[in-house]
Amino acid sequence: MSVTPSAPASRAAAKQADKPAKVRDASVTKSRILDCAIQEFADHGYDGARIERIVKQANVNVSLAYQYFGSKENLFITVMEQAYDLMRANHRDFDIRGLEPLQAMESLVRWTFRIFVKHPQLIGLLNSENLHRGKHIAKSTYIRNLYNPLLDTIAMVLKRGAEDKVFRDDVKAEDLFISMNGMGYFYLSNRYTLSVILGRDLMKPAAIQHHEEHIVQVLLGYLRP
Amino acid sequence: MSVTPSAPASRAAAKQADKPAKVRDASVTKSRILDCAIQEFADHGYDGARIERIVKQANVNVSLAYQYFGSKENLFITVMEQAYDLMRANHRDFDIRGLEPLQAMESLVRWTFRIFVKHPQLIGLLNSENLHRGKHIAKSTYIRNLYNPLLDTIAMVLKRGAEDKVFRDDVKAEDLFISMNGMGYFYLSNRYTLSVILGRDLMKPAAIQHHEEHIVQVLLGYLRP
Amino acid sequence: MSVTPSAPASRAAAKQADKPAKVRDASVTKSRILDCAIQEFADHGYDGARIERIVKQANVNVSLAYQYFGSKENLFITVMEQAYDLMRANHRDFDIRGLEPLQAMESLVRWTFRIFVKHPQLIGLLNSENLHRGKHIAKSTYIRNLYNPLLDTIAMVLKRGAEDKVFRDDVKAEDLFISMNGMGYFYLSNRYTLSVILGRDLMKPAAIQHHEEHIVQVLLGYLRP
Amino acid sequence: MSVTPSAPASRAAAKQADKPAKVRDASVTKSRILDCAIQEFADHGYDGARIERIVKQANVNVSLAYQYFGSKENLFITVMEQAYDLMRANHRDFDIRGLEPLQAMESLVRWTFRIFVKHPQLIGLLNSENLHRGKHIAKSTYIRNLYNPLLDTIAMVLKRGAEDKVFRDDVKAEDLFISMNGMGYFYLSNRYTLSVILGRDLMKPAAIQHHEEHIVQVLLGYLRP
DNA sequence: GATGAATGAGGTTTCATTCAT
DNA sequence: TATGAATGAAACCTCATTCAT
Repeated sequence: MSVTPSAPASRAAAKQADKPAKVRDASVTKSRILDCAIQEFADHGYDGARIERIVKQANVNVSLAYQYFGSKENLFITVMEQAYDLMRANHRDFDIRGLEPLQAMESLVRWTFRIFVKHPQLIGLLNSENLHRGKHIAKSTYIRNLYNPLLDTIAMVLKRGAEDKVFRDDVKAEDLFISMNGMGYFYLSNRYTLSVILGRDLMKPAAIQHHEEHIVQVLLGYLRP
Repeated sequence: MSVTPSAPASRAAAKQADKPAKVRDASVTKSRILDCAIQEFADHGYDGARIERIVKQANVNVSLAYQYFGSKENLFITVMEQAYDLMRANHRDFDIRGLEPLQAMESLVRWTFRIFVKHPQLIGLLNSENLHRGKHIAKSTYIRNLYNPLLDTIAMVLKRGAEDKVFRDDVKAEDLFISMNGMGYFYLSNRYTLSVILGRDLMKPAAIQHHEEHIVQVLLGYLRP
Repeated sequence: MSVTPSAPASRAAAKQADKPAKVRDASVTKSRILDCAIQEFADHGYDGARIERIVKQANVNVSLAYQYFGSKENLFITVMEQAYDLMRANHRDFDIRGLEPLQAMESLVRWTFRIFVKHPQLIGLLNSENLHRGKHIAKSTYIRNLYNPLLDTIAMVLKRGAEDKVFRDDVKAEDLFISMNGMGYFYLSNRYTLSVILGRDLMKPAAIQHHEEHIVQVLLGYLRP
Repeated sequence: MSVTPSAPASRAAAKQADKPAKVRDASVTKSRILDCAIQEFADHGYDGARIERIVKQANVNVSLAYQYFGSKENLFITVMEQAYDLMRANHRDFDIRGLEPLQAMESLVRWTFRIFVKHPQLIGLLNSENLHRGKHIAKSTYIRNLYNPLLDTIAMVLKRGAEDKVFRDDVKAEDLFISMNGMGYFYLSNRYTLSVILGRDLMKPAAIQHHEEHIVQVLLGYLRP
């Protein structure tokens, strides 16, 4: 009798042919719940999200989610912390060493937009949280104390560019930070209401690509001395 | 003894001196409900909104709201129609006749931002609707068929500016429309999460004013030939 | 086809032959819920009581109970207020005018015991509330401000008896109040655990009657000068 | 470097200086759980008690409590058995040899009251069990077959007192047993609801002492021939 | 002997909605 | 036109209990 690796003969596996044997590992299960929660909260917002759906997706039961996270609100706060971590990590990954100010800024603009394109959940989560006036993140000391690396990067590139006379020298990093994020965020977050007005699908790859070019042109145009 | 119609001597009226005697006028009552609904949906989003709160605010009975609007969803759709009407009306009010392209565009940019500042409910409503992937406005033929005057105005100003050589000639009205709205919208809609990151209050009049100038600079900078 | 008078042919009645046509009267319904709640809380204590059972008994649904009482705790508080009202009303009904001190006191003792016998719910309610350290009644300003008529009656009888030299003159009304209530209350409240120890049923009418005589003897014996 | 036996240097012990190194001894652990269970059930009653709290207090795992006691109900039954044991043991400790009937009875009355004062958990446990109509102790053959020493002691003292003509001779031991227990029990068990009525704290040492004297007077007064 | 992970049944509460007048 | 009474489905959350090691 031989056992092929692709056909697990264990009894546990036999019981539920489609599902892999469930591992009893708290941290794995916990993060599985968290992942599903991110999706659910991003898709439906805080009020529209359903614990039931989250745990069904995560293949566990409701009680377990409560054992791990305590309450819906607490789960959401944890989700937001993950979201902020994700943004920060992405921003920190961006490396401008060895790039000319102009090149660096262009990359930065594209990069910032692409984070939102790549992680559309961020849009939904931030959207919902702003609807709630930021009351959930206000409860997270973790988020409140988070340092934002993007702002510094922008400031640094701005300074170099001004020194090299390729940028105007009266631009504030915070203003640029808001514009940079805003132009991409709005396009993605309001795509549904915009679609109705503009009568076309904004999520087609070509359309997204086009908007990225547009953002680059607007912001670099603004920076010209 | 006679009772004049304009001077109600009833005890009911005497009970609440501050409130005007409730008029039994269907259209008045209906629009009172609608006004309160706008506020509630803007404040809490579709899922967070409560019929109970709306009617209490409007000083009517729950059943009456249902009689007039049929369902929560239908009430929300009507609210969104009002919101779109409001935006359209504001955009149409904008008059560029007699203005130079540069002046016209600057006014347009400021005007667009100020609409959102003046009617903050628009932010909440659009926010919520986008969280729902636009599924409610999709059910309104009224909104779907709405013609947007702003786009045309932008196109017209762009054309004149290009002819006068004060604008570059490769700018698309739709792109500018998105940027114009996005830079203001994002600032306002994400003010709560931004406040946490930036550590300051974005709604102070000076801050709002500053951002308006910033938007103007960015967009006019971009349009320079 | 004939219709017998005992078989109501109305459609409403026909739908539910066993139940009388439900009257839509808020105060009636509310007090029906309250009555059932008294029974449920008395039978099972606060923690053991089930809203579900209360409303099923009252022939309404859960939501209505919440509409009227807000929460389980609030319903319980209302129940306790009713209980205190009941005790007070009973005590006030007791009339000693025209009775000799000895006679008056005997009647008072019997009367006090009989209130508990007649309203066994009082035992369960007080039992549960004391298990909770009185935390629910502490939330009722109504109960906190309640004046207790029994104490005064006792004091009055004691005074007259002492003047007539049929009672000792060093008895404090509060002490007697506690003894009077305690001897009856304990017998009834602890009947189940006592039954196990004594091996007999304490609730047989003869047993109850016997205990009443016993209480009378003990307390009047104590009062003898 | 030497290690003295009284100063455990292990890391586990160092971690929690206040707690003794946990001994892996079944009977010790079991009785630790039981002790915590007594407190929890006494404090919150059967329905209000939480397994979670018990095991946390006992510093063990939920599963262990189930391994030892099988179910919440069974644990409670064991708790009640302990309670009855405690009462019995206390009553048996009472020694009347060499005391005059009057002295003996006075001591007995005080002793009975003091047991409840000293072990307030008894109140909570009996309270809860009576709320449940004694259904848990009914399941314990141990408790059902328990012989009660107090009753015999009372009977004996009564007999001697009647022979010596210091007590009336028509007093039944069972009646006195109930009164004796009831007067003390009620004072303690209903202290919270009584506090509201009487507006004072019944648990102050002086108040308790006063009530003890009162009980003695009432019961000895009753026994006078 | 002891533990951490996981479950299921059921509890309280909320809320959009309809009924009856 | 307007109201108060009543409902049902479903939401969040709890808790005794069992599984697997």
